[in-house]
Amino acid sequence: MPGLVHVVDDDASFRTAIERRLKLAGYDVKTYASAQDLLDAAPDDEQPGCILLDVRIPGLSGPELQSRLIAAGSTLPIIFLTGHADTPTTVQAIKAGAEDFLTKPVSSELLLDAIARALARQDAARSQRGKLEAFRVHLATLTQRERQVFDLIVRGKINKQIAYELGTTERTVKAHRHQVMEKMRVHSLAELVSIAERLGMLDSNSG
Amino acid sequence: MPGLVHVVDDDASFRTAIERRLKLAGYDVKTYASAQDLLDAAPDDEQPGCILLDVRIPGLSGPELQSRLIAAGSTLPIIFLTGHADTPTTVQAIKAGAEDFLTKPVSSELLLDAIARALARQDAARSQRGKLEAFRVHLATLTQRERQVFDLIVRGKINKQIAYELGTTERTVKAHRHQVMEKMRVHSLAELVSIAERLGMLDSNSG
DNA sequence: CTTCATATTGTCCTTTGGGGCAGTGACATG
DNA sequence: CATGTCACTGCCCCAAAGGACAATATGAAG
Repeated sequence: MPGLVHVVDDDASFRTAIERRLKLAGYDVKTYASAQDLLDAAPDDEQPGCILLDVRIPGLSGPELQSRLIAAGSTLPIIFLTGHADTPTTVQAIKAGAEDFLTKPVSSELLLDAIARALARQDAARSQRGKLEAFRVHLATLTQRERQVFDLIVRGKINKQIAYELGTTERTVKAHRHQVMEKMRVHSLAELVSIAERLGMLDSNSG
Repeated sequence: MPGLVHVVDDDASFRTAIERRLKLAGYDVKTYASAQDLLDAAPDDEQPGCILLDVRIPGLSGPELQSRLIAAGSTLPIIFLTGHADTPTTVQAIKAGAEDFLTKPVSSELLLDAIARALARQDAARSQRGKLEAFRVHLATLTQRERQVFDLIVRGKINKQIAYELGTTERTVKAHRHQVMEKMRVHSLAELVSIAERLGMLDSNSG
């Protein structure tokens, strides 16, 4: 599996050494001397890739960069690679979703294994998101009113109740309902509810 | 939040010291000199509690015990507490779902925080399971035929199609459908689909 | 002012879903 | 054999959903 590895480390000689090893293994590589450099570059989330990140770097630390990326919605897998690992940092990084936490010097085998896993995981996550994303796109085309109707439909309300709650008539609800089914590209209530559930819109149910 | 803490450590004096500290904090404590002792005791999964586990113990190691417990379906949260933590072990333990990985000597604050988090997490997981469990119980009361009808209903099939696929009549399907709604204790198709989705019965959809 | 999207509503008709009432047939169990 | 469960089904009726055809009203955009 090919992919782009973003290497963040303040040690220039380490960057070139790693870059050489990774390119030999068939990966594309971009290097950054600091966390801020990577943030500025804003790496593409959708392209196959991962981040190889040193913990101790001037400016933003590795874990701090991880938080920023998560907060920014990035889903690029992160592999930490550091000279000296302390337990709390390791635990925190893995809990926050890092793919792995390796210590220098690292064997090529361990490193390439971790990268392969990271890319595989990103791929799985991406295709997962892709499916939901299609639904989100459709959902975004709904007007306010259609969206309200959508919400009530998937909670099992019948047209009569929906009309009452929205202060309109049953006929109007039917019109919106038709639009919802059309725009969401589904042909049955079951599909609609299934999508809503997967998008996490049905966490607390009523009757 | 009260709870039962299972302490696994081969050092008898450490066990009594920890036991004293935890009891002071209001927890019930059971101690075990080895991983096998805990496996033999088969701690209750549903009761509030967690496991405080040393990595290096004679016989089964901490991580090995963790694997066994996971394989056995246990959901008791595990907190590792060890004298010397190496990075790969730490990473593996957290990835496998350990609540935390602490090093001796541990401050009461860190330890009690970790235990509180573990109990909170277990509580959330348990209530989550509880809801689904109720649905599973209802699902189990369905007859074979009702179950078949259920599967087709939540995939968006209409009675006419269901009747055709099962080689019966629409009226019969209606009868089964009625039984399904009754037994599953729902009042709308939306609820039924929502439940099916949560039980993971709708992973691959057709039209 | 014209055009377009949105929201609204009505009438009329068909298809689906839901259910009452009633009855048949298979099969297991006591 | 008596009882009970499960599956199956017909007739009839009502409620709910879906859609065709038509029309009004409002506000934003060009």
